[in-house]
Amino acid sequence: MATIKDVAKLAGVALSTASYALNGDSKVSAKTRAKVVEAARQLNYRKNGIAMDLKRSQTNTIALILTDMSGPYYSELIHSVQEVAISNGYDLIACSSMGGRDSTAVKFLREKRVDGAIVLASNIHNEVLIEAAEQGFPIIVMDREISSEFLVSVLVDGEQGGYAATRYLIDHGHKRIAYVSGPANSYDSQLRYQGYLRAMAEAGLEEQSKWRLNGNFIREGGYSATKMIIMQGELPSAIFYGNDEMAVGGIKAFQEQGISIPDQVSVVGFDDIQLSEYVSPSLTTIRQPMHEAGSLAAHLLFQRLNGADMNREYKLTIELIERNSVRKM
Amino acid sequence: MATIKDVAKLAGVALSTASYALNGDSKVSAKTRAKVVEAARQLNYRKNGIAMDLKRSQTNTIALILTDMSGPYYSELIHSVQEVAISNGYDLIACSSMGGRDSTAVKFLREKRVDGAIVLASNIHNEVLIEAAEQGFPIIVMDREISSEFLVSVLVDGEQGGYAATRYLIDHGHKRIAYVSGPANSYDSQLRYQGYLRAMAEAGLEEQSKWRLNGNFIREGGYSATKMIIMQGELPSAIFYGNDEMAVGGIKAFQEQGISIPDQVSVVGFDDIQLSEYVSPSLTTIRQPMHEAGSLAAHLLFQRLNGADMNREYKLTIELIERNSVRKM
DNA sequence: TAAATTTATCGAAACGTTTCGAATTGATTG
DNA sequence: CAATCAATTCGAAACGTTTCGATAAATTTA
Repeated sequence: MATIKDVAKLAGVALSTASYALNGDSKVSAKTRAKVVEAARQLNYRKNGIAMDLKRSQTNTIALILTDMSGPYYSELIHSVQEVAISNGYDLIACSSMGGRDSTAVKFLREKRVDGAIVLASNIHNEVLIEAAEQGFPIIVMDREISSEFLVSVLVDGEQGGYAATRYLIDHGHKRIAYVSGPANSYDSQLRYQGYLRAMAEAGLEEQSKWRLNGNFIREGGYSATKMIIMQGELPSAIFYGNDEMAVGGIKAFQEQGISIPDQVSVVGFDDIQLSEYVSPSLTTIRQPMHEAGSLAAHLLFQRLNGADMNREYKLTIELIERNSVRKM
Repeated sequence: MATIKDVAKLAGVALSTASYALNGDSKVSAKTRAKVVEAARQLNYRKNGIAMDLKRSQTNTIALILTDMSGPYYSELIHSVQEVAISNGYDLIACSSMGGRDSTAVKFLREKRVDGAIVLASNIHNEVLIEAAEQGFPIIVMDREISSEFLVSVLVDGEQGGYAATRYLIDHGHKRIAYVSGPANSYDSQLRYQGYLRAMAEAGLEEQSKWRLNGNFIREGGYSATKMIIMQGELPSAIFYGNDEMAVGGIKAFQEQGISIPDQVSVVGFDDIQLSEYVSPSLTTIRQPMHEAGSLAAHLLFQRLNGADMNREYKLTIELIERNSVRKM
């Protein structure tokens, strides 16, 4: 693998001149530049990016860290982050946080292989983030409230989302509203539940404990929680599922029992996954503004990289997507 | 940002000793090791990964290069690659090839910021790949036939897939079979079409040119192509869509016209995207073995990194997923 | 106790760039 | 033609590690 040294030697110039020439510095004469470029071509020279990063002590790259790089859910997020990164002349890489303390993600954070990062990976501990962030190495955290000098959080207001979903049902005349939650330790699930409670309380309605079930945020969980509800005999008039996956599972359970949605039971989900539009009936749900959130996170990151000062926390509001799974009573 | 130099100074040992200590080399005494570790802790020292990579002249990282990092379609692929990478002690990063010649992807390939790469990004030119690959920098290419000393291709046999889909329709008694293609310049689309032709020819059936339409591999395209077919008056008894997205669009078009699937028209797709299982009727389709393909690609990459010799091309066969969009005639 | 051996530490070179300031060259001026 | 100035080119240091070979210290052996 040819280095710039070889190029310089072949071109008969100094190392430094070769460097200037290849980087298009205006102080090198056209003639030498040509010589150098030609030599580089002959040797199939490629600059070693790592050496360059080391010398420059920056990488011009930011990382987007995700639990699972692939979820369809992230699609929009990735796009918006990438857009902003490119327009700032930076590269974006995605890395997974699977593997705990020695995951690629943690390595990239700790060893400063990028200039900054956006993190949406609940399996990375707070302490890791706090330790990693420092002057000149900003991190934007998207899935939790966390406070530390060099961290900024971008949140979507899950409580408000839960409230909006429940309120929507109430406004449609529903009174007996069940809630199917995510994992008990999920911060998101808790927030949504709190929103649900607030809306219920506000309307003077009571939550029935037999109608609060756990579905673990997965389709299968939604399915079995719904089965439970059905078996209990008395159906609620509406169910708010903590996410769309569970709602999809729930719809399936109802269909299997010949219970019609939304005629007999109304359903609201959360997330607006791609599938929501295609299940039948199509699912009324809460949409997290992933595009906005990604874009905001990226912009904040670059502002931080440029040394700007800013708030420690940004909260985005959600939006309700009205489809056909809720009936007006 | 503290460097190892600072750590060494604080611990009162030589630079090199500090390095050995932090890397757990057995020749440093427990006492000094403790001193060094403590100093590192005090200074919140983090090793600079870039410097390390430069010195070691390897990164222990491979890249997975995708046109669009986010497509749900890649989910399985990413997983399987990651699995293999981890089990080989390597890190995986994903990067996007959007942005042409100065995309992140090309930069990573040219500047050797990783030890090797798997590429599934038709927008990266052959020449870029050929130029980038060299002794010690293997690249596995997943979406095209390409031959060069340091490149290996992993392909799924699209022709066979097209054949299998069409053959399945024929075996179910269909004779008048339409084909809705992807973009004319798409290699994948061509292969599928060739498979279609082969099956038709083999069964002594004739392709009707009015039933060969272009849907550009997008849902909207499938929708309008299908509208065209409907408007032509005579319906085919089955349609083979070059991918599931178009099939989904097609199903919608039929439903809007009150044409029942599969009673009046049978439909087969290609790809087995997540949605296929959830449209109604659920879509019979061809499944590319993405998990297998990713796993194979990754294994090949590591074998190459270890200097093993191997074939230049590997071809995987596809699988037909039988659902409810085809009717037995 | 001196010599030989093992163990622990150290100094310096190297990885491949960028970039500063000095040195050289060529052109321009008085 | 000497002196000034601008345009090029050069040499060397630096980025933060790892690692080789040499040295110093501690231990064992004769």
